Amino acid sequence: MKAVKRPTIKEIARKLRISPSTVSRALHDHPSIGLVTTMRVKKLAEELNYEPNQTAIFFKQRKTFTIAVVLPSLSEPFFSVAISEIENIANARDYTVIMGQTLDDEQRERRIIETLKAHRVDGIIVSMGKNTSDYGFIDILKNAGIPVVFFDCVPDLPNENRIVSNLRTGMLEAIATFHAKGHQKIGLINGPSQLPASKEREMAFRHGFAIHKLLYEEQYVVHSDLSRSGNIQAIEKLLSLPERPSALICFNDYVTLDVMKAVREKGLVINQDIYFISFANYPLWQHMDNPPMASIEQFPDKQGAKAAEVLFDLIDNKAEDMKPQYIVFESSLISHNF
Amino acid sequence: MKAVKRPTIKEIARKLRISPSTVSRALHDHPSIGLVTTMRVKKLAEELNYEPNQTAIFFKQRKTFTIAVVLPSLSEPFFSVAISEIENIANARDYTVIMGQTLDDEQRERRIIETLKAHRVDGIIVSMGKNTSDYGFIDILKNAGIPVVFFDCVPDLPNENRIVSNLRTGMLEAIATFHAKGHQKIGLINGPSQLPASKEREMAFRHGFAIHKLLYEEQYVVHSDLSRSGNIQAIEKLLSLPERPSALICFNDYVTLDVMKAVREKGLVINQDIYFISFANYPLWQHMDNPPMASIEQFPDKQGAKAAEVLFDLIDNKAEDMKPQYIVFESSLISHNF
DNA sequence: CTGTTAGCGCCTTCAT
DNA sequence: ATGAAGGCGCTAACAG
Repeated sequence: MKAVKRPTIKEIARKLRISPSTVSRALHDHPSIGLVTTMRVKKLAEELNYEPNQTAIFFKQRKTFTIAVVLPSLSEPFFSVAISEIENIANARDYTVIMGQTLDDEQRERRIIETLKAHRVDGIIVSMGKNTSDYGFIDILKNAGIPVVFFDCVPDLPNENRIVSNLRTGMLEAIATFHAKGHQKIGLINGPSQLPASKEREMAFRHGFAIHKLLYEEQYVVHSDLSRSGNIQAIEKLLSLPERPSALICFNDYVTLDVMKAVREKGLVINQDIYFISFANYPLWQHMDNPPMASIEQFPDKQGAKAAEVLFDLIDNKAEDMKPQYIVFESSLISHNF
Repeated sequence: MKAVKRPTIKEIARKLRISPSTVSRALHDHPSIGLVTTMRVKKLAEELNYEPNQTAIFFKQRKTFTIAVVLPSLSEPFFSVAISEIENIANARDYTVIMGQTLDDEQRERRIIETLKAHRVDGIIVSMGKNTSDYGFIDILKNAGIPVVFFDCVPDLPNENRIVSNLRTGMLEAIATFHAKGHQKIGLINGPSQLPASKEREMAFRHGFAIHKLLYEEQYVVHSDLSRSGNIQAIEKLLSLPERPSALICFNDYVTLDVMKAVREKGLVINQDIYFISFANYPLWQHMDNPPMASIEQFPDKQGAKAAEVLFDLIDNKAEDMKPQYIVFESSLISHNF
């Protein structure tokens, strides 16, 4: 793996006793270069295995044909599905994709973004960490002229490009479904109360109750820190209520898995004594024997694709001013064969 | 997002009426620059928000501080876990990671690798596509002086750096476990027979039978194309045998999920009438109620980490010749509480 | 049609 | 302790 001599335009020029610019133009099929010259140049280039030095081009063109995706975790299915779509779209345009995972660590997020700025990526897609409170990085990127598109976890700033899913619609569908089946005691196992994602769920949950004129009772909404034991504590709280819920909406699939297991261990039967709907992270229920009644799908693939499209619009239209996009994907209920 | 004026060394030099080289040196704390000058330079640089143009530096240094990871799918849990580790290690060294997904398409794989070469990444980690037969890209990268580390799906070439998991050990453990519990009729639901991954499983499976002096019968080994219906056909073939297997080893977790479901629908009880062990893709069984008896874990996280480490060794030792590394991670059986 | 020149931003001899 | 000059590889404005 030693250093390697790579042919340059100059070399070709020297060997052909013509000027480098002629070579450059010939390689780009510039109309003003004679056919013969062009052919000779291309032939020699081929022979020498010439390849343009992109780093030189990036440097000169002030463009790297690279976008970056920054998000909390690369191994989380929701994100990896989104990433996969983003890579697809970028790949189709011959762009390259850099990944950065923040692990919900604000420092690390900041460092990653600085690095990407230094790398002069042409654009960034960001899903912010749970704890990110300092939005300073946005201005930093603005000043650097790097377009940003947020998705999933986005800042509450109307001037930013944001792609999000609306949990409300799915939540309302879930409650409507439960209500239609006659459930009165519907529980919610939510995430940590300070999380925006939790707040949104709770708001929608209450809204659903209002719509269907269901009696809203505080004690049917419990919080979990999303750890396994937290999830189990949460369900135990609900099961110990004088009248236990007959239907449950869970923060996400992981919670549901833990909770279903705990519920079964109590001797209750899923989809009989107690029904489940949860927000989807895992593309897995289809394989399972006794899955929740339904999932609230957030379409990470579509969100990722859209984020990429918006970003490329920004990159292409760099000159003109595009209005900040705010795109909402309605979540929706996917039934699991019930 | 209009063009942005970014300060350069020249600008600082002009404003300070000193030469660009002095500025450059001052910014690098070069000892030969006077303390005062250095301070003045740094102060102004700070004020102007000066930042070195990495693309210029990449260009000059012939180094991009970027590695690439090329693999079949970004959304596949096995890979996304590996990626996550790779990103971690790269991030710790202030390297950036480019992702390319080949979707098992050889053309696309080739194109991606060409692009990465053009981008002058400092190294590449590759898990080849299922169908890749033309290893020409290896020489292309060699000629470009780009170090490569293969992992998971690697070419059968002793001169390449390869990180793999040895399925054999896990498979043997699985058979030993089943044998110890008295199972005689052990089935294997394998993948497509032309896949190396399938061949390896079958070899190990036979080996296990030999070790334990079990009677090997062809009909207990069936193949699935890994589609859902393929999986179901496979299990049906096994269940219709005169004496159905009491224990099953499956190609991977997806197969197991489908098969377990089908088995339950036949009225058989998992972990009673029939036991399962499968190769792990999903970090999920821990949540489930009635998981397979065990999984054969391949440690994608460790493999990813190791691949990154080897790659960085190559990058750092570019000069000296490192022997090609061939590192095998023994797969091993992880019991699910039985 | 082709060559000359200059410069992108930085670093690095070589001078002074 | 500082400056001047040149070059990395490529492109483009400006000459012919």
